[in-house]
Amino acid sequence: MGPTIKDVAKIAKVSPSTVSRVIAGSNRISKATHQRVRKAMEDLGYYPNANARSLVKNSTETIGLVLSRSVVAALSNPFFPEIFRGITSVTQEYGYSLLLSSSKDYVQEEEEALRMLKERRVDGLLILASRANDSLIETLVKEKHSFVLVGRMPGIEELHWVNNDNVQSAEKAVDYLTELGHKKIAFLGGSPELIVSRDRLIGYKNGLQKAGLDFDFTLVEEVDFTEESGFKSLERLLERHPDLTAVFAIDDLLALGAMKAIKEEGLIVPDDISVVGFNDNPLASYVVPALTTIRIPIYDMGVQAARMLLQKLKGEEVTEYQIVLDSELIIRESSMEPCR
Amino acid sequence: MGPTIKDVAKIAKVSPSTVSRVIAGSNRISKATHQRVRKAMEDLGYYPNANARSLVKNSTETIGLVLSRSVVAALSNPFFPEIFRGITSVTQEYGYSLLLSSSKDYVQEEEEALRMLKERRVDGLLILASRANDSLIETLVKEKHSFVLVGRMPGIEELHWVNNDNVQSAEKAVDYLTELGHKKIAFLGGSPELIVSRDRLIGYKNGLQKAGLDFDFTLVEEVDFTEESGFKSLERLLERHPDLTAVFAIDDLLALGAMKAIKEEGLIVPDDISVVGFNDNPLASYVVPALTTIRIPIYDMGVQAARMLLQKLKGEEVTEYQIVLDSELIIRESSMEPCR
DNA sequence: ATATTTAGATCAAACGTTTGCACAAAATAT
DNA sequence: ATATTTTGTGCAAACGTTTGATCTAAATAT
Repeated sequence: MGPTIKDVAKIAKVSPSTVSRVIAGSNRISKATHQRVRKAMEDLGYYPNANARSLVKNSTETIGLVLSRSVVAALSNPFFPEIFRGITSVTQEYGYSLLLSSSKDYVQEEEEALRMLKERRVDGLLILASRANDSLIETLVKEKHSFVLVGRMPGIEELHWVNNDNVQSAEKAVDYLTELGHKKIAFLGGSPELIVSRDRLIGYKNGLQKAGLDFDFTLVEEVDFTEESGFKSLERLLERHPDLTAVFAIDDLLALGAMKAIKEEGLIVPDDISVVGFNDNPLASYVVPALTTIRIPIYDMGVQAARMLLQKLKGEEVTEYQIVLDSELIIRESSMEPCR
Repeated sequence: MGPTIKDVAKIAKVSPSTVSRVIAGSNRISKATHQRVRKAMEDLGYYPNANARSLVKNSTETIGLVLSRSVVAALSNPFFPEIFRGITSVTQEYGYSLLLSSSKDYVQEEEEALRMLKERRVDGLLILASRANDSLIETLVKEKHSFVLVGRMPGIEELHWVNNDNVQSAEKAVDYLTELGHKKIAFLGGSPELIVSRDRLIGYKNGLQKAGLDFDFTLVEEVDFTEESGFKSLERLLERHPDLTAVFAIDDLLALGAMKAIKEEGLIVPDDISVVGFNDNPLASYVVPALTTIRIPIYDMGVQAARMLLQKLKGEEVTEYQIVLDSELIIRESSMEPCR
């Protein structure tokens, strides 16, 4: 194997402790020995063994990120690469490593998280809180582990998280539609187990209320995040509500499916029906007509979440421990004032 | 901190060695003690400390994946999530962890890789060999580290890698165009430093030769992988070759840019000019006209690469150590026989 | 001159495992 | 009955660090 601290010590004619202190940057080392040791390390191509260090320091300088398979699938585009870029940019800045694991389902997600903490001994966890996985969070809180959520977890105070403003931005989207004059706006959402889904529904309701419109549950469809689902749910909606003039979908793929269904029905987007999506999938700007949607600062969310966690771990003062980042309404071609 | 092996030993009234052997599944342990120990572990909620174990076993059961920032950007869509899914599915199967790091540039990439191996002591490395980063590979070979490439590295034999059939599939695309009757086919490629770029150019040339067409370097543009580049390079090409009837681009974004330029020139895809892309970006099927392209089995590449590495690490027999996976030509609407 | 402080280094224990060797008891062979 | 093998367990060293306690020599104070 590679050279150890003892080898360095021997070459530099000091004790291993001294080498260790040189590495740690202790100030009780004379300039002369400092240089001798550095030189020896250099000559030998010495790298300290992180495992040995972790063992005694009880800290691995590593954070864990557990992803459930479904999250990866759901987030793959464009979330995952972006949030990953954000996270790694700050782990790198702090000299930390990132340990990843992906799990099949929610019980396995919890197992993996605990194994990371207790077996691999990561110092903290970053959690993509897509769903209200109370069990995992409760365990983590009870055992006083350090972690921060990307997303939020209703019901538990005092959690560290960074989230986008789902409620407000959904509201913003609906405001935009009502201000254009739309009165009959459908909502294409996901399972209410998903927090984003819930929050965006709340924003939708707020927007309606603000415009003096009544909430009509027959205008709401709850499906999964596929184009297929969007297509079918819009077929159903048009049957129930032929006089629909706008659709707000909580994901762009859903919106795309909806647009397809609208076209197939012989109607025109945006002339007959306006469509607004969410997440600003790269597809949104390419599709014809280009999709009006909401862009989430996903890279920033990764950065802020990682930074918060590392500040906590380093004992630095965590200035804010619940951050919500603004999203942006991107107006493109799929929406206009109602013509009928 | 959590319970250690000694705590378990005390409860089960055995020595730590015995507990260790129970965990390791040694067959020299009586059924009775085995159960007593298991019970004690259960009761205490014991997790073995991976750091301590790694220290003595000199193996972390972890593999590293280093990504340069530019690779993440280039691969973000749809490569990164897909390959990640592939890799994690097998690391999980083998009970290994995945350590990630992303680096700014190619020199940092090398540093990070070596730090992972020597400091964090990962057992092996997975490398996305987008570019001929000889220096890193040479070091790894010289120091006899275990690693496998996703992609290939020309010039060095005996490397372990899994790659898609860039040459053959590019050839396939060109065959398809020549069989339709195209005689003047432009090539939109990237920097020849990128191996994929080189290989696809070779395939292009092969295809031309097979059809009895001469290679004309004025039909070749070498640019970066952005839509903008595709747009501009096609403007240049159309000026040089107004009689162009087909374009083969080594990335879909390039192809999309090309299509835009063609439209802007008042020409129609595919009637006037056929366009074929590469990589099957999700955009390809949404754009109008839908883009003919080549789909790479990227998930499988992740699986195979990870499996190869883990087999190697586990001392299992590695059946194949250089795998090339077939790609598929997806014919959509952007290509047809030439009309002019 | 001696007593005290300070600087710079070493010693040895500790972190939580694994594992070769030794050993006792039980099982089997002679 | 004793000699040999087998089975199950424990002892203690090792893995490569860090760090509190300790020591020595030099510097400073009395």
